[in-house]
Amino acid sequence: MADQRLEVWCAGKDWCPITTTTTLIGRKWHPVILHRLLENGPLGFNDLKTEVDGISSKVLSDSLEDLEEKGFITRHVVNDKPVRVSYELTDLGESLEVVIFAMRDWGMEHLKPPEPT
Amino acid sequence: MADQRLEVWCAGKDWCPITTTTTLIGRKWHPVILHRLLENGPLGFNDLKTEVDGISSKVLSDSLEDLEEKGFITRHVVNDKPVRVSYELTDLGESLEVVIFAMRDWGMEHLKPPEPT
DNA sequence: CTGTATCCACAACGATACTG
DNA sequence: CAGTATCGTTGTGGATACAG
Repeated sequence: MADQRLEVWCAGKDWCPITTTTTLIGRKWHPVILHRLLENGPLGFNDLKTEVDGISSKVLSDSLEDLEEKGFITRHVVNDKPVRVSYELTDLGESLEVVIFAMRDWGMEHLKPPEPT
Repeated sequence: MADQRLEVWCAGKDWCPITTTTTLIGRKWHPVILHRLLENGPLGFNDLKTEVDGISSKVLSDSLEDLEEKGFITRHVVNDKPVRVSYELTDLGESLEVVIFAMRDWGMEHLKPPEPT
C-alpha cells in the first residue's frame, strides 16, 4: 500500500501535510518531470530529456531514481537492443495530478508575457 | 501590475509554467509560510515562527524577505514600542491558494497515519 | 518582539566526458 | 539509447549568539 511506504515521510514533520508534500516533490525538476509524464504518458529517458528543457543527463537520472524510490514512477526495460526503457507514473504518481496542474495553471495565468496594447 | 513584476521570472525558462512556479515558491519553507498566512490571516514574526514548526529565526527572516521581494507578501510595522510587524498576503499571494491547498490536500490524503484495524 | 551576524554543512545542481 | 563517472560550485538551510 502507498500509505505504508509513505509513513516514513511523516515522521518528525509534526504531520504538516505541506511539509511532507514538499519533501517528496520539492526538488527542482520533480514537478516538471511529473508534469511531462502526466501529459504525455510513459516516456523514455531521452524523451524526458527533450521534454524537460535544460536538464542534464546526470540530474535527470538522479531525479528519476529519487521519484522511483519514492513510489511515484516505475522504470521498465522495454527493449534490449537497442536498450529502451519506459518511465511511467504509478497510481500514487497520478494522484499528484491536481497539485501539478495547479502549479501549471498558476504559472500560466500569472507568468504569461504582457499582451501588446 | 503583477504581470509586469513577474516578467523577470519568465525569461530563459522557456516559458514552462511549472518551472516558473517552482522557481518562485520552491524553497523549503515557502509553501508552509504561505499556507499559514492563508489560513490564519496576517501574522507577526513570532506568530509565524510558532506556526511554522522547526524553522529558525534566520531562515524565517530570509524566507519572508524573499517572499516580499517577489510580491507575495507585504511587511508592515504595526507598533513601535514594542516593535510589532505584520506580514500579510498580497493579491498575488492569495492567488496561490489553489496551489497551496492542493499540496495540503494531497498531503493529508496520502500521508495520514494508518488507521488501526 | 523582531530580527541580524557569523559560521558551518551539505544536498543538489551543473558541466563535461565517457560507456555498453 | 540510456545512462555513469568525476568534480566543481553554490544556494539554502541550520545552530548559536547577540541586538535594537
